[in-house]
Amino acid sequence: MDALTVHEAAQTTGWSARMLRYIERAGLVVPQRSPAGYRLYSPGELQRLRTLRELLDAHQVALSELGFASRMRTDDDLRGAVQAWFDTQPARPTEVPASDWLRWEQEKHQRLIAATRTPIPQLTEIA
Amino acid sequence: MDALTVHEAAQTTGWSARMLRYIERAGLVVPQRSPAGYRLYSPGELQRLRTLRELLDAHQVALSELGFASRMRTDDDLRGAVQAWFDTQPARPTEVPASDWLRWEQEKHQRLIAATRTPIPQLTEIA
DNA sequence: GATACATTACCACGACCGTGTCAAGGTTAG
DNA sequence: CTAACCTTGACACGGTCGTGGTAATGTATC
Repeated sequence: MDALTVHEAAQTTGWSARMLRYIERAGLVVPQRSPAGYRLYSPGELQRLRTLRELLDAHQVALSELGFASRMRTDDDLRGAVQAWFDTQPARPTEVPASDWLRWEQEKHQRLIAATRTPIPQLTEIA
Repeated sequence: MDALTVHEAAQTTGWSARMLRYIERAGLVVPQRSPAGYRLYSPGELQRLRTLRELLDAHQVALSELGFASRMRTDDDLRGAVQAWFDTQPARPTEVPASDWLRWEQEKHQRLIAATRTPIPQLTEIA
Protein backbone atom coordinates (compact mmCIF):
# COMPACT_ATOMS: atom_id res chain seq x y z
CA MET A 1 0.00 0.00 0.00
CA ASP A 2 2.99 2.24 0.13
CA ALA A 3 2.96 3.21 -3.52
CA LEU A 4 0.97 6.21 -4.63
CA THR A 5 -0.32 7.15 -8.05
CA VAL A 6 0.62 10.42 -9.68
CA HIS A 7 -2.18 12.51 -8.31
CA GLU A 8 -1.81 11.09 -4.84
CA ALA A 9 1.90 11.69 -4.96
CA ALA A 10 1.25 15.16 -6.29
CA GLN A 11 -0.95 16.01 -3.36
CA THR A 12 1.41 14.79 -0.69
CA THR A 13 4.45 16.43 -2.24
CA GLY A 14 3.05 19.74 -3.42
CA TRP A 15 4.00 19.22 -7.02
CA SER A 16 1.41 18.92 -9.76
CA ALA A 17 0.93 15.63 -11.56
CA ARG A 18 2.13 17.39 -14.68
CA MET A 19 5.39 18.34 -12.99
CA LEU A 20 5.87 14.86 -11.61
CA ARG A 21 5.93 13.58 -15.17
CA TYR A 22 8.28 16.37 -16.15
CA ILE A 23 10.60 15.60 -13.26
CA GLU A 24 10.59 12.00 -14.33
CA ARG A 25 11.61 12.98 -17.84
CA ALA A 26 14.45 15.04 -16.44
CA GLY A 27 15.69 11.84 -14.82
CA LEU A 28 15.38 13.15 -11.28
CA VAL A 29 12.65 10.99 -9.76
CA VAL A 30 11.70 7.99 -11.82
CA PRO A 31 8.97 5.87 -10.23
CA GLN A 32 8.28 2.27 -10.99
CA ARG A 33 5.34 1.32 -13.14
CA SER A 34 2.40 -0.96 -12.54
CA PRO A 35 1.82 -3.71 -15.11
CA ALA A 36 -0.55 -1.35 -16.88
CA GLY A 37 1.99 1.44 -16.95
CA TYR A 38 0.73 3.50 -14.02
CA ARG A 39 3.40 5.38 -12.10
CA LEU A 40 3.91 4.07 -8.56
CA TYR A 41 5.69 6.40 -6.19
CA SER A 42 7.44 4.76 -3.25
CA PRO A 43 7.83 6.54 0.10
CA GLY A 44 11.48 7.18 -0.71
CA GLU A 45 10.55 8.86 -3.94
CA LEU A 46 7.96 10.97 -2.20
CA GLN A 47 10.61 12.13 0.20
CA ARG A 48 12.92 12.95 -2.66
CA LEU A 49 10.20 14.99 -4.29
CA ARG A 50 9.67 17.00 -1.15
CA THR A 51 13.35 17.70 -0.62
CA LEU A 52 13.69 18.48 -4.30
CA ARG A 53 11.51 21.53 -3.88
CA GLU A 54 13.68 22.67 -0.98
CA LEU A 55 16.89 22.08 -2.86
CA LEU A 56 15.77 24.11 -5.83
CA ASP A 57 14.49 26.96 -3.72
CA ALA A 58 17.40 27.07 -1.32
CA HIS A 59 20.12 27.26 -3.92
CA GLN A 60 18.44 28.82 -6.94
CA VAL A 61 18.92 25.66 -8.92
CA ALA A 62 16.85 24.95 -12.02
CA LEU A 63 15.36 21.55 -12.71
CA SER A 64 17.33 21.28 -15.92
CA GLU A 65 20.54 22.02 -14.08
CA LEU A 66 19.89 19.29 -11.57
CA GLY A 67 19.03 17.06 -14.48
CA PHE A 68 22.48 17.78 -15.81
CA ALA A 69 23.99 16.89 -12.47
CA SER A 70 22.11 13.62 -12.63
CA ARG A 71 23.48 13.03 -16.08
CA MET A 72 27.02 13.59 -14.83
CA ARG A 73 26.60 11.04 -12.08
CA THR A 74 25.56 8.30 -14.45
CA ASP A 75 27.51 9.19 -17.57
CA ASP A 76 31.15 8.56 -16.76
CA ASP A 77 32.20 9.82 -20.12
CA LEU A 78 30.52 13.15 -19.60
CA ARG A 79 31.75 13.54 -16.06
CA GLY A 80 35.31 12.88 -17.16
CA ALA A 81 35.10 15.38 -19.98
CA VAL A 82 33.69 18.10 -17.79
CA GLN A 83 36.25 17.46 -15.08
CA ALA A 84 39.04 17.49 -17.60
CA TRP A 85 37.88 20.78 -19.00
CA PHE A 86 37.75 22.45 -15.62
CA ASP A 87 41.16 21.09 -14.72
CA THR A 88 42.95 22.61 -17.68
CA GLN A 89 44.78 25.83 -17.02
CA PRO A 90 42.92 27.84 -14.48
CA ALA A 91 45.61 30.25 -15.64
CA ARG A 92 45.33 33.03 -13.13
CA PRO A 93 44.13 32.52 -9.58
CA THR A 94 40.66 33.30 -10.94
CA GLU A 95 40.50 36.32 -8.66
CA VAL A 96 36.87 37.18 -7.83
CA PRO A 97 34.46 36.13 -10.53
CA ALA A 98 31.52 34.97 -8.48
CA SER A 99 30.01 38.02 -6.82
CA ASP A 100 28.73 39.71 -9.93
CA TRP A 101 26.97 36.89 -11.72
CA LEU A 102 25.63 35.74 -8.39
CA ARG A 103 23.63 38.92 -8.12
CA TRP A 104 22.49 38.24 -11.65
CA GLU A 105 21.31 34.76 -10.71
CA GLN A 106 19.42 36.07 -7.72
CA GLU A 107 17.69 38.72 -9.74
CA LYS A 108 16.74 36.12 -12.32
CA HIS A 109 15.07 34.09 -9.63
CA GLN A 110 13.29 37.03 -8.13
CA ARG A 111 11.91 37.93 -11.51
CA LEU A 112 10.75 34.35 -11.88
CA ILE A 113 8.91 34.11 -8.60
CA ALA A 114 7.48 37.57 -9.08
CA ALA A 115 6.06 36.57 -12.43
CA THR A 116 5.07 32.95 -11.98
CA ARG A 117 3.81 32.85 -8.44
CA THR A 118 0.24 33.88 -7.80
CA PRO A 119 0.62 37.21 -6.05
CA ILE A 120 -0.05 37.32 -2.31
CA PRO A 121 -1.16 33.73 -1.85
CA GLN A 122 -1.97 33.96 1.85
CA LEU A 123 -4.11 36.87 2.89
CA THR A 124 -6.62 34.47 4.31
CA GLU A 125 -7.44 36.34 7.47
CA ILE A 126 -8.94 39.75 6.68
CA ALA A 127 -10.06 40.68 10.14
CA MET B 1 52.36 39.93 -25.56
CA ASP B 2 50.41 36.79 -24.88
CA ALA B 3 47.17 38.44 -23.88
CA LEU B 4 44.55 39.08 -26.53
CA THR B 5 41.63 41.46 -26.54
CA VAL B 6 38.08 40.25 -27.04
CA HIS B 7 37.97 40.49 -30.78
CA GLU B 8 41.39 38.93 -31.18
CA ALA B 9 40.42 36.16 -28.82
CA ALA B 10 37.16 35.78 -30.69
CA GLN B 11 38.95 35.26 -33.97
CA THR B 12 41.39 32.67 -32.71
CA THR B 13 38.76 30.71 -30.84
CA GLY B 14 35.83 30.82 -33.21
CA TRP B 15 33.50 32.43 -30.72
CA SER B 16 32.06 35.89 -31.24
CA ALA B 17 33.12 38.72 -28.97
CA ARG B 18 29.54 38.83 -27.83
CA MET B 19 29.68 35.22 -26.74
CA LEU B 20 32.99 35.68 -25.00
CA ARG B 21 31.32 38.22 -22.75
CA TYR B 22 28.40 35.86 -22.25
CA ILE B 23 30.71 32.99 -21.37
CA GLU B 24 32.43 35.22 -18.88
CA ARG B 25 29.13 36.05 -17.24
CA ALA B 26 28.37 32.36 -16.97
CA GLY B 27 31.58 32.04 -14.99
CA LEU B 28 33.25 29.67 -17.42
CA VAL B 29 36.15 31.70 -18.79
CA VAL B 30 36.85 34.88 -16.90
CA PRO B 31 39.79 36.83 -18.33
CA GLN B 32 41.82 39.38 -16.47
CA ARG B 33 41.29 43.04 -17.11
CA SER B 34 43.63 45.79 -18.17
CA PRO B 35 43.76 48.88 -15.97
CA ALA B 36 41.18 50.43 -18.25
CA GLY B 37 38.88 47.42 -17.99
CA TYR B 38 39.72 45.71 -21.28
CA ARG B 39 39.47 41.94 -21.22
CA LEU B 40 42.83 40.20 -21.60
CA TYR B 41 42.73 36.58 -22.67
CA SER B 42 45.73 34.47 -21.73
CA PRO B 43 46.82 31.51 -23.85
CA GLY B 44 45.36 29.15 -21.29
CA GLU B 45 42.02 30.83 -21.52
CA LEU B 46 42.12 30.71 -25.29
CA GLN B 47 42.70 26.99 -25.07
CA ARG B 48 39.81 26.63 -22.69
CA LEU B 49 37.59 28.51 -25.09
CA ARG B 50 38.49 26.20 -27.94
CA THR B 51 37.94 23.03 -25.94
CA LEU B 52 34.74 24.51 -24.58
CA ARG B 53 33.20 24.38 -28.03
CA GLU B 54 34.21 20.73 -28.35
CA LEU B 55 32.91 19.83 -24.93
CA LEU B 56 29.52 21.34 -25.61
CA ASP B 57 29.20 19.73 -29.01
CA ALA B 58 30.49 16.32 -28.02
CA HIS B 59 28.18 15.80 -25.07
CA GLN B 60 25.14 17.93 -25.85
CA VAL B 61 25.89 20.16 -22.91
CA ALA B 62 24.43 23.64 -22.66
CA LEU B 63 26.43 26.62 -21.51
CA SER B 64 24.10 27.16 -18.60
CA GLU B 65 24.53 23.58 -17.52
CA LEU B 66 28.28 23.87 -17.52
CA GLY B 67 27.84 27.12 -15.64
CA PHE B 68 25.99 25.13 -13.03
CA ALA B 69 28.83 22.63 -12.88
CA SER B 70 31.19 25.52 -12.33
CA ARG B 71 28.98 26.75 -9.55
CA MET B 72 29.07 23.35 -7.91
CA ARG B 73 32.84 23.27 -7.94
CA THR B 74 33.18 26.56 -6.15
CA ASP B 75 30.12 26.54 -3.92
CA ASP B 76 30.72 23.85 -1.33
CA ASP B 77 27.34 24.42 0.15
CA LEU B 78 25.60 23.78 -3.11
CA ARG B 79 27.70 20.77 -3.95
CA GLY B 80 26.96 19.23 -0.61
CA ALA B 81 23.25 19.80 -0.92
CA VAL B 82 23.09 18.30 -4.38
CA GLN B 83 25.17 15.32 -3.38
CA ALA B 84 23.03 14.78 -0.32
CA TRP B 85 19.89 14.85 -2.38
CA PHE B 86 21.15 12.31 -4.84
CA ASP B 87 22.36 10.06 -2.06
CA THR B 88 19.00 9.76 -0.33
CA GLN B 89 17.00 6.69 -1.13
CA PRO B 90 17.66 5.61 -4.65
CA ALA B 91 14.82 3.33 -3.54
CA ARG B 92 14.72 0.80 -6.34
CA PRO B 93 17.75 -0.13 -8.42
CA THR B 94 16.62 2.67 -10.73
CA GLU B 95 16.16 0.12 -13.49
CA VAL B 96 16.43 1.81 -16.89
CA PRO B 97 15.63 5.50 -16.82
CA ALA B 98 18.17 6.91 -19.19
CA SER B 99 17.36 5.63 -22.64
CA ASP B 100 14.15 7.51 -23.20
CA TRP B 101 15.08 11.00 -22.13
CA LEU B 102 18.39 10.57 -23.91
CA ARG B 103 16.57 10.36 -27.19
CA TRP B 104 14.71 13.46 -26.13
CA GLU B 105 17.96 15.31 -25.48
CA GLN B 106 19.35 14.31 -28.81
CA GLU B 107 16.29 15.45 -30.66
CA LYS B 108 16.46 18.75 -28.84
CA HIS B 109 19.96 19.22 -30.04
CA GLN B 110 19.22 18.25 -33.57
CA ARG B 111 16.44 20.79 -33.69
CA LEU B 112 18.88 23.37 -32.42
CA ILE B 113 21.62 22.73 -34.92
CA ALA B 114 19.09 22.43 -37.70
CA ALA B 115 17.78 25.87 -36.87
CA THR B 116 20.80 27.85 -35.74
CA ARG B 117 23.77 26.43 -37.52
CA THR B 118 24.69 27.53 -41.02
CA PRO B 119 24.20 24.30 -42.97
CA ILE B 120 27.18 22.17 -44.01
CA PRO B 121 30.07 23.97 -42.34
CA GLN B 122 32.92 21.68 -43.36
CA LEU B 123 32.83 20.11 -46.76
CA THR B 124 36.38 21.20 -47.33
CA GLU B 125 37.62 18.21 -49.22
CA ILE B 126 35.52 17.50 -52.27
CA ALA B 127 36.67 14.72 -54.57
C1' DG C 1 42.21 65.04 -32.19
C1' DA C 2 40.56 61.32 -35.23
C1' DT C 3 40.26 56.54 -36.03
C1' DA C 4 39.84 52.05 -34.23
C1' DC C 5 39.15 49.64 -30.80
C1' DA C 6 36.82 48.56 -25.62
C1' DT C 7 33.09 48.83 -22.25
C1' DT C 8 28.22 48.41 -20.62
C1' DA C 9 23.25 48.51 -21.49
C1' DC C 10 19.42 47.66 -24.16
C1' DC C 11 16.25 45.55 -28.15
C1' DA C 12 15.26 41.55 -30.94
C1' DC C 13 14.48 36.76 -32.06
C1' DG C 14 13.91 31.78 -32.28
C1' DA C 15 14.18 27.73 -29.37
C1' DC C 16 13.79 25.79 -24.84
C1' DC C 17 12.09 25.62 -19.73
C1' DG C 18 8.54 25.20 -16.50
C1' DT C 19 3.67 24.97 -16.25
C1' DG C 20 -1.23 24.48 -17.15
C1' DT C 21 -4.83 22.53 -19.85
C1' DC C 22 -7.24 19.60 -23.03
C1' DA C 23 -7.97 15.46 -26.13
C1' DA C 24 -8.08 10.56 -27.19
C1' DG C 25 -7.62 6.39 -25.45
C1' DG C 26 -6.48 2.41 -21.79
C1' DT C 27 -7.53 0.55 -16.60
C1' DT C 28 -9.77 -0.34 -12.50
C1' DA C 29 -13.37 -0.53 -9.25
C1' DG C 30 -18.16 -0.32 -7.80
C1' DC D 1 -20.67 -0.64 -17.88
C1' DT D 2 -19.88 3.55 -16.07
C1' DA D 3 -17.24 6.60 -13.37
C1' DA D 4 -12.90 7.88 -12.01
C1' DC D 5 -8.71 7.27 -12.51
C1' DC D 6 -4.23 6.60 -15.59
C1' DT D 7 -1.42 7.09 -20.09
C1' DT D 8 0.81 9.87 -23.94
C1' DG D 9 0.53 13.79 -27.05
C1' DA D 10 -0.26 18.46 -28.29
C1' DC D 11 -1.24 23.70 -27.83
C1' DA D 12 -0.34 27.74 -25.11
C1' DC D 13 2.20 31.10 -22.58
C1' DG D 14 5.50 33.99 -19.97
C1' DG D 15 10.39 33.86 -19.07
C1' DT D 16 15.07 32.38 -19.89
C1' DC D 17 19.06 30.95 -23.07
C1' DG D 18 22.05 31.77 -26.74
C1' DT D 19 23.02 35.00 -30.10
C1' DG D 20 23.19 39.06 -32.98
C1' DG D 21 22.71 43.78 -33.24
C1' DT D 22 23.01 49.06 -31.91
C1' DA D 23 23.93 53.09 -28.98
C1' DA D 24 26.44 55.84 -25.81
C1' DT D 25 30.69 56.37 -23.81
C1' DG D 26 35.64 55.51 -22.62
C1' DT D 27 40.67 54.25 -24.23
C1' DA D 28 44.83 53.67 -27.41
C1' DT D 29 47.41 54.93 -31.27
C1' DC D 30 49.02 57.74 -34.72
